[in-house]
Amino acid sequence: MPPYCTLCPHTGICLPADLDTDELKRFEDVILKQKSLERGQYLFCSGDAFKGLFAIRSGCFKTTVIYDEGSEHVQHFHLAGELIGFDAVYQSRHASSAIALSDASACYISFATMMQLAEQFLKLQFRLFRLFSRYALRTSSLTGDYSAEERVAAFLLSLSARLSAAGSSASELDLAMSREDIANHLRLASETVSRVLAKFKMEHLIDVKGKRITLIRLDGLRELAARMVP
Amino acid sequence: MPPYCTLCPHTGICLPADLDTDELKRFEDVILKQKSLERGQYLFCSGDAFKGLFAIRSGCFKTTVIYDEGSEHVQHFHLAGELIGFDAVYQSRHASSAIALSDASACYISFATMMQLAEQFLKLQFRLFRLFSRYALRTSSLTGDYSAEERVAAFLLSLSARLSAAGSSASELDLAMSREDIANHLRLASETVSRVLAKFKMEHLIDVKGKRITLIRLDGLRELAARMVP
DNA sequence: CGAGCTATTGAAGGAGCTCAATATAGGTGG
DNA sequence: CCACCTATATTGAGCTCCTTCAATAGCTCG
Repeated sequence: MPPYCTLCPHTGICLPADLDTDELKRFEDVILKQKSLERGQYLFCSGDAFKGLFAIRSGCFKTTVIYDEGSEHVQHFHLAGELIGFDAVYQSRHASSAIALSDASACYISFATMMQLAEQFLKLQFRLFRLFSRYALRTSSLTGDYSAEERVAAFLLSLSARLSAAGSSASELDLAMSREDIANHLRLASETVSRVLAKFKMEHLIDVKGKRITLIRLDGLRELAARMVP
Repeated sequence: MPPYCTLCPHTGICLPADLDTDELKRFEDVILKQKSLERGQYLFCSGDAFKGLFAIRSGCFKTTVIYDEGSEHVQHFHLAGELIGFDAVYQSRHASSAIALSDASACYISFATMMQLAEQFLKLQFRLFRLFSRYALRTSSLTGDYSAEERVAAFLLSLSARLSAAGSSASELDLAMSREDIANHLRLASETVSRVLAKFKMEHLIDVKGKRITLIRLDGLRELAARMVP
């Protein structure tokens, strides 16, 4: 059993965040395995039997659902230190597919073992409830009726906050996802995303160089996204 | 301690659904109190400290978030047998307000006590995880890019399925919510909802008499909603 | 039974989409 | 290292579905 968690840079924000050293060692039992993926590979597919959650160790993923032949919806992007699979628990089957947007690695966390451990560690149980809740909150913020500019501003801010939680820069974003994916996720056309980014750049809120986006005036973006992130 | 659950018609679909008789009796400890509300009253307000979830015993609620002065978003409707408050766990504060759309009653479930009980009853813990997951799934289905007709059809079918799970008719819907609320929830104008309902009526998919809606051709509605409810 | 909502229906306008034409980036082989 | 090629991104112009505004009809409850 390798020291999956004790050497991981994301222990502080991941599922075992609240555990002490001894507990953390016991927690490592719940990890079924670690998986390395290349860009474009599937971590799991919609419909797959659910055995456990995945914790992202490095890289970036998107989760998507397929409507009908060819058309999909990008539900979420997932960054290092975040968990994937919350929507699979209800039906014991994955409701979405997870695809690596960059080379990536993830820990496969046995849900059954994790629940048994949560029986002993109340704080682990609570942590998991909180992460479920956070996932619900994040999803909720996508259900409202917002303009394209509000959406894009909120998207950039969310990414910034989450990257900085994982130790990356809060203002220098190297997007792993395409404009297409961003647009799909935000329920916009990719052309609209390009136009909004161009407008933000002209207003000196951000700088855009392809996939590298620099946030210049966070306050301005926050003002734009105020309705979405109260 | 009144027999909150043992006499409740919704025990089979509520949080303690998987518990046996003895366990159910112990479960009743988690109920802080029961609350009766008149139409229009708040069950809780956005920002309130979170102490526990609410289980709806009778009636119908909506949960809303306020953007800015005056404008709100109706996130969900909640029917008898369903739980409210999942989005509050993360921040220990309610992220939305819950308002009774009819005279209603609800059980206040202590989250702390419930967690302790879940330490002993693995199936209670699992049930709660599943309900969290179901909530996330339901929220997800609202994030996609769908036409007005898809939205309204899916809304009617969701309501039908959930009412019938609670023992009501699956085809005779007595809506507790206004067209305004439905429209807001579905991210449409209320006029659009009216128009879509009128169209469905003309196509003999449903019958509409004010708040009473009769589903006539479920298959036709399902076809329309197919992309949203795969 | 009538005052005040709530719902329906009609007509015009707009935010963002689609289609189309470049421009740019990223990977590949010479 | 550069030219090539393909995928991705940007930009422009017309169109569409839904919204907004406005007027009428229908409930609901004093």
